[in-house]
Amino acid sequence: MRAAAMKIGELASLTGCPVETIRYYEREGLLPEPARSASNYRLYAGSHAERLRFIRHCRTLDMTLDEIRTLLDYHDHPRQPCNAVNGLIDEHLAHVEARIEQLQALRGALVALRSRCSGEADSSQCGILSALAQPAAEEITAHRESSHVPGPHGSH
Amino acid sequence: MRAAAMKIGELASLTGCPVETIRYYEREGLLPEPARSASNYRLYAGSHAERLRFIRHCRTLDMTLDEIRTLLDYHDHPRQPCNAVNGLIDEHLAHVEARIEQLQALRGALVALRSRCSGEADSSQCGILSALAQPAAEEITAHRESSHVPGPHGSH
DNA sequence: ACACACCCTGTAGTCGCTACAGGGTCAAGC
DNA sequence: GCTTGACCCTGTAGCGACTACAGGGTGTGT
Repeated sequence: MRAAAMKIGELASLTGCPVETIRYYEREGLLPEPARSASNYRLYAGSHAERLRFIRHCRTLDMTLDEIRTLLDYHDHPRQPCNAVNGLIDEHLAHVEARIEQLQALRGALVALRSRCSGEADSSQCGILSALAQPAAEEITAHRESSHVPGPHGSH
Repeated sequence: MRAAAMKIGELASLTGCPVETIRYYEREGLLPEPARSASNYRLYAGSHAERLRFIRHCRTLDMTLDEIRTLLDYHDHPRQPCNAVNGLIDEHLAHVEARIEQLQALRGALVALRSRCSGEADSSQCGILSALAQPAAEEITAHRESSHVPGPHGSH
């Protein structure tokens, strides 16, 4: 008796990954094309669930699909020593740490900005608005090239 | 004698904002349409430079264009007390702080992951790859709805 | 017989730019 | 006067990682 095949909705609720995202990963070549039923429904096996969990785990770590593709490649072809896996993680870790530092600088700037207005006056007097009209400080302007981790507007 | 009008390239080098981004802000309604020369070139006055600096400053603070639009609206129509300006900043600050916390949890997870592999073995033995095949820990999985600040892959 | 949940493909929208393609304008140098 | 090159114009498509349809087929329960 083989492992039970499941339809895409079952895989979705099993992994917490939306149906449309699963199809997207397939288009992107991260998930192999599954078998099809007579009525053309996708039929997944346990190995698909495993692979999808791998992908979603990497995504919660904010890796790009390209980084994940590389990891999956190591997973699929266990050849050379996995130094490159370490390297990828290290690089990603560096990106995350850089982004944390940027955001902390940003936070400082926002706190300073916030302190400029008590909220009582008319907005023509507002210290926040007038401060924003000045060019930004260097400390914050500079950081635009070091990181690749998304800012606060990524995931509602 | 009126303020000297400048072409888009001058405004760009004055503010450090790429030409195409300036045109984009105009399309988005953040910058008003400037006057045009006989040969249809955009001609900007000092007020445009000020407004563009305002926008760019807000962008270095990772505000969305929508948030900036709201601030510009307060700037343009100084009516009621500016509590809403404070509210917007506070909310944005909360987003940034939430994102910092997420990234710190993420960093912890990556450090833990990194420690699982010495890099000597074949990648079939790699502790990193096998750890990634497990579902992600809750602590990290949970955070997908609290913040809207981009992660590490935003700005190369 | 019908409702309703699920599945399919394909396309367009999100955000904040960035990068063309395909043209026009203008000043300097030969 | 003619060419070179830097600048300007409009319009459209691409990025990443989804998300959200539109417009259809399938499968189950009553």
